[in-house]
Amino acid sequence: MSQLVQRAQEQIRQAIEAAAQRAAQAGELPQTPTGAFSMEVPADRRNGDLSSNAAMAWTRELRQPPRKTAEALARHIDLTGTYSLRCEAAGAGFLNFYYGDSYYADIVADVLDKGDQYGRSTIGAGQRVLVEFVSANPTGPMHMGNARGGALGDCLATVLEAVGYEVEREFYVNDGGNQIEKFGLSLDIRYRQHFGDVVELPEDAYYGADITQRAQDFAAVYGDSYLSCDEKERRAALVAFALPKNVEEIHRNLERYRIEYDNWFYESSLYKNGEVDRVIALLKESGNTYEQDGALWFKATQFGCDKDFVIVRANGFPTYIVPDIAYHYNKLVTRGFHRAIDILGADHHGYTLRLHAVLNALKIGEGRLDFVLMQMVNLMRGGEAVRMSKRTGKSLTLEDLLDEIPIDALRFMFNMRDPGAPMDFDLDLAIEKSSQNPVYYCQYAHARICSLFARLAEDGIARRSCSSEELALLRAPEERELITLLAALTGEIAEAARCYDPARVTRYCTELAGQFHRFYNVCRVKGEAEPLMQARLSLCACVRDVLRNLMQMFKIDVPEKM
RNA sequence: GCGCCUGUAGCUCAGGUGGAUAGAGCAACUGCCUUCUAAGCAGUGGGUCGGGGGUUCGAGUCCCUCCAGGCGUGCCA
Repeated sequence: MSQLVQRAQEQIRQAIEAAAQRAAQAGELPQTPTGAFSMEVPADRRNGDLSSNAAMAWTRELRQPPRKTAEALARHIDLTGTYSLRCEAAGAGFLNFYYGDSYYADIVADVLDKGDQYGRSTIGAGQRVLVEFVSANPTGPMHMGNARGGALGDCLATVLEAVGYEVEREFYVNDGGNQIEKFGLSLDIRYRQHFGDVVELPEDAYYGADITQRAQDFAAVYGDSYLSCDEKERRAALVAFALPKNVEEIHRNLERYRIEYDNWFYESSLYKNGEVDRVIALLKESGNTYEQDGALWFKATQFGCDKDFVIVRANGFPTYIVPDIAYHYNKLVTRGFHRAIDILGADHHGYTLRLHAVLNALKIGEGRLDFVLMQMVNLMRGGEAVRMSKRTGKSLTLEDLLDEIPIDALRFMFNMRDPGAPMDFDLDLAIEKSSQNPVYYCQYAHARICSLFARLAEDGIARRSCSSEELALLRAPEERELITLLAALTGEIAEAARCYDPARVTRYCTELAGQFHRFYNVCRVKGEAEPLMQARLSLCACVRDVLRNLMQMFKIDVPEKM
């Protein structure tokens, strides 16, 4: 929470502790309680602006009914020097506090004063964090899972930046291992078929039209000159030709999606710089491996896994997890990030256990590697699940989605649910330009405020800074609710960062927009007496700035007119 | 079999570290524009919080158990 909000709560907490001491001295409590208690903003505003459960938390310690304790505390409390004017015992034993006008006035002044820095904090200062996300397989086009992962990873990185972490965004290009072999093989077959060779794709090869296209493009450039080559050489040439094109396409699509990476990290670099061999050596040295059936096994059962697993196959090639171990070694040791965060599909959860086990065995990255597992996306159209593209009949790609749905809607709506929850994505809703669409709902609130300012400017009226006394005129329930919501922003962003859930921020936007619409409907600005009009203009400016900042953070357009 | 995730209104979902009468939006119905954008607001109806136990001043939230759905459990990635 913001320093102001925190200070306000701290003052009252101390007043409660002092009251407990006095009540004990006066014999109204059996002893001075020492247990922990909490302060919270009640859901129902009739229960005050701030509430404490102290009396209830002390029930056991004091061995008396909480209501009795609360009444004693309320009698002895001294609120001098706090924002609260009044305290009462309520319900089962709550202590409810009611703020004076100055609290609300100070919040508004604080928001305006901090400007686009409002809501940010320094929790993560000095900590370098690497967020790796999407990392789509470069053997083909991106799919739906990459769409959610992209919006999630990019916005999570932004949220972490907002609480002070030094963040880098990274895309890991899997340009090594078995899948590249398969990629080369598939291209090779298509290339040969192009020139009339009667060869069939094996069962587990890539069948996509994109592969055929790449093979034909290759043929257009090099003709049949590679037919006579050694198979290995031909496949290497095909991969060298097609892979950069795929990566470029991925790059281009993500750019359209407004995602900018700091690094494109290639798996192949880990073989070149020796880190793959290095982690195998380290694992052997650690004494946690053994040989069996010609393969090298890792003693995973000693690190909490169900069974041991192979890290180097009998054919001498490492399994997929080895470059990944080297990659995380590179993140946490070589590059020295304090923390690494990987965004993965939930189907990788078994993998996360195995990777953690290995890193623990190597004694690196303990507690420094976190996974965000996201559940599946179900695309819905007309109330029914869609998996295929309407246009091509093939499975839906990220590019199809970018063609059909506004980027604003994609980025916003993929960040409306907790990553761990499966999600229905309503395509009809995403393209709808109406109040039902949460993106428009938020943008509309912003546009309304901008328009209000524009209208007043026509009459020669501009916002000026207000005195505390003027801001204290904001006393309508709708104004108070709005200010309370503004006061909660810093805490909300911090919470989003703590639990890796940017959806908290988009939901906050929706809530703020809704609260503004309610305010706007009840409280007029234009035509009110000058001091009140100015105070309300200040409040409107707060809401406008906060909405704009949050949407811009998530790279969503914030139009001034709609 | 074992592990992880999910189960809250007809639908899509909120409900930090346990707190007061479980909340929004959509859909349905009823109102509100001669004054700042009606892409908005207000109101009405709608619930065995998957079931059952337990912990305590107090459980949608924590523990146990069962049910239903998704995913994982390769010398695939």
